[in-house]
Order: sequence, then structure tokens, then C-alpha cells
Amino acid sequence: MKIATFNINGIKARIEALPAWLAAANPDVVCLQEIKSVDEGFPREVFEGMGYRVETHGQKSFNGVAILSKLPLEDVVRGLPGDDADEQARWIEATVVGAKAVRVCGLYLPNGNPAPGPKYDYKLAWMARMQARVKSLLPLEEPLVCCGDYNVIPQAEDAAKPELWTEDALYLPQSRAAFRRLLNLGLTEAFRARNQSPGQYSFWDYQAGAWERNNGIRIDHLLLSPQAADLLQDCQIDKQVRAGDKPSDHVPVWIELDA
DNA sequence: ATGGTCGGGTGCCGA
Repeated sequence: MKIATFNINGIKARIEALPAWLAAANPDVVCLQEIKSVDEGFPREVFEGMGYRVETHGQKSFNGVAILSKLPLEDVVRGLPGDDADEQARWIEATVVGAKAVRVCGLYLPNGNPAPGPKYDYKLAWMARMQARVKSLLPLEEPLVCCGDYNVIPQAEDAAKPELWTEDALYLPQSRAAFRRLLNLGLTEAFRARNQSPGQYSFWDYQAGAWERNNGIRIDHLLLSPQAADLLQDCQIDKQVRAGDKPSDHVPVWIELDA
């Protein structure tokens, strides 16, 4: 089972590049972030025509997440539990029914800039809620994959120029500590586990020739429960997508599971 | 050293 995460930065803007990548990469499951569309505006027919089931959790203008799957989806949850007043669409879960069932959580973690400030407070509170949600899912002892745009640079080696990020919400010690606490629940970060080569990133800013200079950061992650980590065969970043026509500022990251 | 680019949607905000 091939599971990917891809922050597409607007479904309307990516209506050619996303199907092109799907046709080439042929993932079974894709978690999308920043669809920037309400559910009714999402062009589901395009993806249904390619054999994908489509579950969205959209929002006007900002945020919005979705799961595309060639395998049946069950028990869809929309929205991160723990705050009924939170109206930002950043979380969707579903069980993918393959040879083995895999619970997949697709997430768009808050950016948090500027820090300090209310947006950073929201980021840290959201991460605490995610911690609680994952903690409640782990006792099921089933394969669990939490993937998406974490908006966290875990370590210095995950940025081309870490010194430029020291005051940024993506790299502040509190952000990295909250990410570590997730890992310390017993999750495996798939790319770090499978791929040790340096200089591999998942995001390059549109500005200042960041792509051409490989001035990137690695902020799109797949975190696996022990039962999912047992099935992990591979993890790769589809870097070449950033060089295509009308690219997102993020590229897909995917895992292959023996499931 | 500075400023720079996208997307969504129609005035700027978010990244």
C-alpha cells in the first residue's frame, strides 16, 4: 500500500499538476493539504474518474484537507477532536481497507508565525490536541499513519540554512519539542527511519529562487505507529515535482507499506 | 543588504 502526503496549495491551481503526478506515481492513498476549497467546490469527478474515492474536509479560502483512496474508506472523522470551537479545517481521518486495515490521519498543522503571538499559541495548543488524539488511537494496536504538512523542521539537518529559521515558528525549540513528544509516544518518522541522506527537503519557498538554490526545508512528514512501522518498506520524496509546470511550493512524500 | 512569489478572491490575508 503506497500512502502519500502532498500540500497542493490550492486545488484549483493544481488541477493539472495533481492528476499528472497521480498518474505517474500511482499512490493508493493520498492525503492532501491546503485544498483551499469548500467541499462542494472540490473537483471530485476528476479524481473519481481516475479510480479514487474522495473524502474532503474543506473551508473557504484557507486550509482544507482531503483523502483520495483507490481502496475503500471507512469511519471518516473530520476535524481534530478536542476543541469544538475550532473552525479551521486541518484534520481528516479514515480507515483504509486493504490487505490489512490502516488508519490514516491527514493533517495540516498550523504555521504559527509570527511567534510569539496568538497564532503561535494556537499552533502549540493544536499540537497538544494532536498528542491527545494520537495517544487515544495507539492502544488500538493497529497500523496508524499520521501524515501531512507538520510545519515543523525537526532538526538542523532538515533545513538548507537552519540559521535563517531560529526565530521562526517552524523551528523554535517549543515547536520541535512538541514534535519530539509526538515521536516519543512511540511513533516512527518514516523518512528519517528509511532515508539518511542529507539535503532532502519537501518545501521550497516561491520567493528568492529558493528552488534553484535548493534552499529548502523538510516539513512534510509521515509518522507511523509501531504496527505500521513493522510494515514499512520505503519512504521517498518526489522532489522532481517541484520542477514541473505550475508547481506547489511543497512536493509529495510517500511510503510503501506491506499492507 | 534588500526584496522577492504565489493562491484565493476581489481587498488584502496567509504562507
